[in-house]
Amino acid sequence: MAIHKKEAFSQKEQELAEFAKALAHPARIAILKVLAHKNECICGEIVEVLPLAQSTVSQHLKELKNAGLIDGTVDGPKSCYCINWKAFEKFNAEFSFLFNKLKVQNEKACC
Amino acid sequence: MAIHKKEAFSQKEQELAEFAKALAHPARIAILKVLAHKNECICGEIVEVLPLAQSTVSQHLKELKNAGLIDGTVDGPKSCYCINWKAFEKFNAEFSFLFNKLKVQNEKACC
DNA sequence: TTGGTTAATCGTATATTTGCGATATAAAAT
DNA sequence: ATTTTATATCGCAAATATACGATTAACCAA
Repeated sequence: MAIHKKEAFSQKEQELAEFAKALAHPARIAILKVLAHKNECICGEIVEVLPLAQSTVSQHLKELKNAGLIDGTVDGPKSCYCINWKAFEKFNAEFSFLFNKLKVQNEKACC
Repeated sequence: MAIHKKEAFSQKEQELAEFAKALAHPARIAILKVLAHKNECICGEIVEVLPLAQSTVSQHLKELKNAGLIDGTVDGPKSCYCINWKAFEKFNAEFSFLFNKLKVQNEKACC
């Protein structure tokens, strides 16, 4: 008996969950906030702003990148990150499709 | 040195992260999908649909309820759940505020 | 009251996440 | 060439999350 059975769910369900998981930590929300506000891409400035060690921030950045929420390019000895708005749009669309549309017809809840 | 330092982040950041965490599992996405589709509230029907044991589903329901995403009422020996649309609206609004608005001014990314 | 049904909770095993220091890597500056 | 700067990665410890079976609780039906 397997312990984690995420595979048992649909592709879409897993995708949405993955997306949500990437957002499921205040540090990553904070990173995205910084990236969204700074018009130019940020690198180690993030480390200065966050109350975390450099290695920890690097790890969070990696997770965000793996989830596709941000892009990163190496710029000399520095790394430059920015938000992948397309990914956010996709997430938003799927999310809306799942819930917002249904909301209209179901407004009168039962409980 | 504390290991989890979520407290070091802002209230809003923590709230958004909590919200996202509640969605960060395909089983919970699936549960919400079921609740959104069934106009009347569901109880153990969810268990039949999901590939998980009853106790596990119950645990996921509890997490969703704790996060405020669903409401639940006891109806005799059964439990009735439904989506808390207001909570979703709030999440959507905060999420949009953080990212979507900023997107407009930042469309031309750098990386 | 007894028995059956439904769902929550407890206990437990395992997996994953979080965080940090230390180290490695790679380019820039001296 | 050596040193400094900026980041990524490794290895580890601690905290959380996931999943299940067993048990409990609460209600309904005979």
